[in-house]
Amino acid sequence: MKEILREIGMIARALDSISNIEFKEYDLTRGQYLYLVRICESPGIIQEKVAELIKVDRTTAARSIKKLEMNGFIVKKEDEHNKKIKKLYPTAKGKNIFPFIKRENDHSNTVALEGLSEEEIENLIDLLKRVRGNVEKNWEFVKKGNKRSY
Amino acid sequence: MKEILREIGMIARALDSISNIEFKEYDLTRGQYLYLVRICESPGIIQEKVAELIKVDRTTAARSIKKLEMNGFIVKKEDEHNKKIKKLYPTAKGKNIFPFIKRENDHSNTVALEGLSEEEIENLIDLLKRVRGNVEKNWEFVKKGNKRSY
DNA sequence: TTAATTTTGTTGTATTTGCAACAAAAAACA
DNA sequence: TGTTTTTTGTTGCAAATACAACAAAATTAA
Repeated sequence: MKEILREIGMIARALDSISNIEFKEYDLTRGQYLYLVRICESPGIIQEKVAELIKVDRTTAARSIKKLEMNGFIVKKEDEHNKKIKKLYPTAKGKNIFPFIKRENDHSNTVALEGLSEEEIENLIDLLKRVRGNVEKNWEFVKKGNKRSY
Repeated sequence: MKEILREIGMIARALDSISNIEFKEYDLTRGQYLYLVRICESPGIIQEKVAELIKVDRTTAARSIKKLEMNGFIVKKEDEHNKKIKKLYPTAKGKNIFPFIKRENDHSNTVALEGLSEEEIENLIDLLKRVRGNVEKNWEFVKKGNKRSY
């Protein structure tokens, strides 16, 4: 059995750890960059959706986003037609650090892909997207309380 | 810029989340399966090494492993020639659940790789190993307090 | 339309995580 | 040899994470 998930876990933890250390400089605490990036990319998104994208528990996302708001990186806005949801938008402060986050992420990407040809990179991203598609279905299934049988 | 690390982060969090939910059945709390697997695979390994393999903070590993010990999954043994290190070994209880962890991980692997050909799987694991090699150098560098320049 | 279900958001609580700081043994150095 | 540096392990503390449980709005079903 090829240990795909082990490799992926190692890579993910290492990169996340590096990012968290590097973003302290911008007063972003652990994990916050993930949320801010998504909100900058999709202004008006709601937190439930952010949690789904990142694959993190709803309540974790709620608290991280609350903190981003308290620290002035984003704002929550009521919706005209839907009293339940709160749309999320980056503030000027949030928008300002977005490029720094991108730059860091791009650097990590570049380092990670060192020694791979263009073709191999294309290939890798394609394979990973397919794997992610497979995995996210299972995640939603299990998160909703269903039991996988195997 | 191809967002490799984003895909990897999503996959890793989703799979880890699934595993944590599924292993509660065996009285393993969050993250513990990672450590137990490594100790079962390399009896006599020290916790510093385990942290390095998993790519997790030393102190986090220390506490997870302490808990594994308290709950009777592993034991720490003194070394003959080196008073500083403590070698880690699975107990009978630890060895007993190891196959269940393997089975779950194998299932997640299988699900993750659904729709990929044998060749694509070979290719993916090869690419991931190279990426992991790149990333782990950076991780150790940053973890030691060094600053990446970019 | 009313009733049942799903979606979205929140808070209480327990646990995990990781940084900082410390200590002691071992290894490297001079 | 003695001194410095590295390795390994620990604890205090602050923060993140996630499960459970709840509430209210929106959607679906009857």
